Amino acid sequence: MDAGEQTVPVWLRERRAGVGRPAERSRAEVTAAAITLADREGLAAVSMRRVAAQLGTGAASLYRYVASRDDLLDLMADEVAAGYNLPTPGGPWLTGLLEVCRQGRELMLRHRWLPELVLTRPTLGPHGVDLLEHVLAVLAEHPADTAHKMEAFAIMNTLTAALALNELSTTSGTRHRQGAYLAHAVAAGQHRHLAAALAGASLVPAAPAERFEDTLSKILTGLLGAA
Amino acid sequence: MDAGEQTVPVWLRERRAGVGRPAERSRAEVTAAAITLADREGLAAVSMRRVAAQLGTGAASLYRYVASRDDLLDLMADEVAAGYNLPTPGGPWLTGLLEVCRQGRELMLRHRWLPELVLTRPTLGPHGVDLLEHVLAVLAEHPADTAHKMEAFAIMNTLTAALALNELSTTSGTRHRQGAYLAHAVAAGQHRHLAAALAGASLVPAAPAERFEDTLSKILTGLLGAA
DNA sequence: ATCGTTCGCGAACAGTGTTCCCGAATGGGT
DNA sequence: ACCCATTCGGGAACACTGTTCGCGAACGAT
Repeated sequence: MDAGEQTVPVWLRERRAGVGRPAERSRAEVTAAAITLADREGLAAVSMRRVAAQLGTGAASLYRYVASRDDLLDLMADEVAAGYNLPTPGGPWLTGLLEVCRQGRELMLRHRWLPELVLTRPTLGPHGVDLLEHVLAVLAEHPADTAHKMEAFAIMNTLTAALALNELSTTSGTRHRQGAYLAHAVAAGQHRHLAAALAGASLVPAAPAERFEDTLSKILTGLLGAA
Repeated sequence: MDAGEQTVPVWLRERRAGVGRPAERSRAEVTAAAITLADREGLAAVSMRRVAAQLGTGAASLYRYVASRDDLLDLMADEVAAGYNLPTPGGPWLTGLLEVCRQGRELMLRHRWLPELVLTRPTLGPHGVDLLEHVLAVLAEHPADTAHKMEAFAIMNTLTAALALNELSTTSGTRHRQGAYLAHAVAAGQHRHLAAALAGASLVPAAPAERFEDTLSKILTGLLGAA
């Protein structure tokens, strides 16, 4: 009967009543296994078969808990968002927002697969909604209208993810590819300003945490006005 | 002999001299076919087999022009970046940067798969380097140091992609899923501020182009100071 | 005509997400 | 105690995917 229910998000499709054989695992267990796997071997390693193996079951069984792999990814992202430790709002709004960003960055450095998920499928699950509620609370006294506050929330999250991703690529080897071609392009002669810029100081500045907060502080101030 | 050359980016691995059987196609042709396919059916449809079919050849032949699918994606992104029409720098820097953002947004609305690529694999190819050179030229008189200018460039691109992605999801059906759960969460009672916010005006404001430029203008001003 | 080299690409490999369909397990109703 | 609707577990299969191997064909230079 429920043919076109695919439009309903994951979080609204929950367990039915206690009739029939009881499930041996839970959606939370599946999500946790996927997160463990992603932490250890990256997002690409999160295949249905490998998650199932991690749980000691067959791949097809996972579909009792999750409608698709994409569902599972959404669940992973929202589950990590449970890690925010949100203080009761109070004090200047900029301080409150920066604290959210700071914690977001730490979550993303701890789970290196998160930025990609946040950037490409910005979905709001239960914990994401809680986060949004908190941000709106922090901005309660702020004169901006709703649309601007929502936009600030989205930009905050996106930028936190993008900066974290950038920071992570600096650590791993991904970045060297870019540097190699950049050097080549500069050596080729064109690109006057680029050559001048690269002649200066190092491109990887120290104290990424401070730089991160400084950057986001400036951007949020630009978006919402001075505190 | 060249065992570990995989670290070299795509753009440095070019065609050798004219010895042996000449190639029937070119790297540019392969890239163009992939772009056509992505424009018509999305990024997921860009598989080696389908790109090859589009060209009327076998899948394995593509590896004569491209080392991997990821290479092909990098080529696609940089090829589209050739579409920037960069005016000779002059006038206020903010105007110059906003013009770059405006063109970026249009490219991304024309190629709906671009934002995802820009966000998840921010690689600089030849045209990307040209763009960076242009931005540095626009900022030539600006007092900020190199690191800050580079960061501004990265943030500009990321944000353009993120806002474009958001704009695209508003059009397609992806967004309704989120709305559905948001409504559910609000109806559940908690989330005081969220309920108040959603009681206000519509969430999808009109005139996205103006809003886009306004937002980026504020952010760039916050980052680099008032013009 | 021969040789070194490159190209095209069918076939195969190891993996993927997902669906089908089965037998097994369960708990409520009688 | 039995039955039976209902759910769960999961092997097998399908339609794909990216990538490698190796062979025959095509060329430029000698």
